[in-house]
Amino acid sequence: MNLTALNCVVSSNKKEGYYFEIQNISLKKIIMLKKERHSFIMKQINLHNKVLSSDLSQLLNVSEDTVRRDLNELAEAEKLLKVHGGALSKSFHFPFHQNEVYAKDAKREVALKAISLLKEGMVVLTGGGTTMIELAKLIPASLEATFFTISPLVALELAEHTKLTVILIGGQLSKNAQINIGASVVNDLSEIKVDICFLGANGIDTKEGITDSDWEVVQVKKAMLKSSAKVVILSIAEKLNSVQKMKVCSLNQVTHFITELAPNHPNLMVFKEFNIQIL
Amino acid sequence: MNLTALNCVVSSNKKEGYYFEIQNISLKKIIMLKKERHSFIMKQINLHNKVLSSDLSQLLNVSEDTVRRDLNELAEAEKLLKVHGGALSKSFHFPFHQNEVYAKDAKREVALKAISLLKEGMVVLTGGGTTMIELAKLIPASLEATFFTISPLVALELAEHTKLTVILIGGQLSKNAQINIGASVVNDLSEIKVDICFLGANGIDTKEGITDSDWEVVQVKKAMLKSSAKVVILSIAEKLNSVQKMKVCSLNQVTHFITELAPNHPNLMVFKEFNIQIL
DNA sequence: CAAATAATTGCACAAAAACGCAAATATATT
DNA sequence: AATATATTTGCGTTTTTGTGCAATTATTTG
Repeated sequence: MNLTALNCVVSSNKKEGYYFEIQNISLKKIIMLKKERHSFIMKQINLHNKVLSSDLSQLLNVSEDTVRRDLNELAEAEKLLKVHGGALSKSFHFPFHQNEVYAKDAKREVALKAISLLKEGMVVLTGGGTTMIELAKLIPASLEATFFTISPLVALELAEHTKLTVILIGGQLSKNAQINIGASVVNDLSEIKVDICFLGANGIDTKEGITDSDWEVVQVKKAMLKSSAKVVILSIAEKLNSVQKMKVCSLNQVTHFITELAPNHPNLMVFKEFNIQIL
Repeated sequence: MNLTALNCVVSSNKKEGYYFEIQNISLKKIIMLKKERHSFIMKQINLHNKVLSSDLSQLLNVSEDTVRRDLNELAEAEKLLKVHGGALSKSFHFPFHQNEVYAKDAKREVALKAISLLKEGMVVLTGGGTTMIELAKLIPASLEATFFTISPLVALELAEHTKLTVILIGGQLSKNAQINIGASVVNDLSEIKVDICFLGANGIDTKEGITDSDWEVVQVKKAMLKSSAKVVILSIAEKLNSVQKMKVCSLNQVTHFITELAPNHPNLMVFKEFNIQIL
């Protein structure tokens, strides 16, 4: 299924599908049955709530015509909602079963804004937390990029995207935060340099800066900041002007700040002075 | 599909059936009766979730018509889902119940036996796979030990146990195997020394030893072996005497071997010669 | 409204399925 | 054993299905 993950030579062959070759030992054609494509599409829909025909065409290695026909059939079977350019999840409009994540909608909005900062070929570093998992889900299928992360859960979500390279920075798994912590993480982080770092925050305050409650987590976050050119803080508005026990950094180390609020919202005005770009 | 079965020399023999030869080592006479073909097909379906008529035709040395008839009968008996070009596992159509693991009961039995090898204070290294996740779930809450793992999913399961120290060895996340792979993993592994290593296996054979189908995974498994005093192979009986393309190690590097079968089961007798402890 | 993107439609062609038939093989019966 | 009967298998032919291409029509966007 996962074509890109098989790192082997793939040579196209007109009608027969694709032959791939592992260390010139064996030959086998990969063909994707129609039903398989359908199930792949549904998986994408469930994961991201939307798909673009053009993306699917690339990912599945079929023409856009075929994708459109697939979408038509799935729409016929009422499994998704076909729209111009792709399709949407039905549950998107009929949200019966929302998972029990607190303030999920706000977090998704935050994540959605963060997506706009992603560019082709970027090297990204992410922390953990539910907002980051939302972010991982919402990444467009067509994006080709490298993601470092300290969160196993985020890593697994990212790995659903065939075009991403996902590198999980290992270490001791913190049972509370569900992220990897400890000296080895800090050390590994010191050896990488990324374009942009996405970080959730527990406390944000103009005077105290970004704060957190777990010492080990703070150490890791500090190391993450050092490794990154840009630092994007993601947070729901609720956490504005709250302070935790331990300081991660001051606000002038932050380059971008994202909440679910509009950038010109009065509550965000105070952050403008720190030369932070607000989305 | 089982690639290994593809590139083998097949010689026809009028009355007796067919002889085929894998890597000029083993000879097997196969006269496939209908029932046998059916069970072979079902096995393939369970293992890979899909079969192509064309592949089966080759593998079974029968015409595509016969394969189609077989698939029709199996579909009639509601054992699989026939589609254009082949067939899919029934569970494929119900992606909600997809988290059903193949041969879960057998795997749990295997995991249960493995638990008995764990001792207080041990340092353990585990691979990935569904059997290992079962193992992680079944660990008694009272056990105090240190676990290294290359699987994010296993790590998250282990982290549920408050008394365990869980260290996730980081690296590039393989999208197929859902374990961390790559040079950094191999390197990190070279720097640890553990008491016992639990490893799943894709192929187990007295002559070929432990084999796997993914080159990167093989590299990591080799590194794991080097780091461990004891090596425990966990496998469901179905994988006995199956050979994959790439060799992980020979059987005399294995210290323990666990299947769901009783230790004195005839199928396991051949392994006794290798000085392997069988549970 | 105009330019750019998508969607639809008709068509060609390849691949797979269905069908009928004949040969081969297995099973039952004496 | 030998024969009869039933089942299974392979092959040609026809029918259906799946895909991609090109031209046309519709929709979105600035």
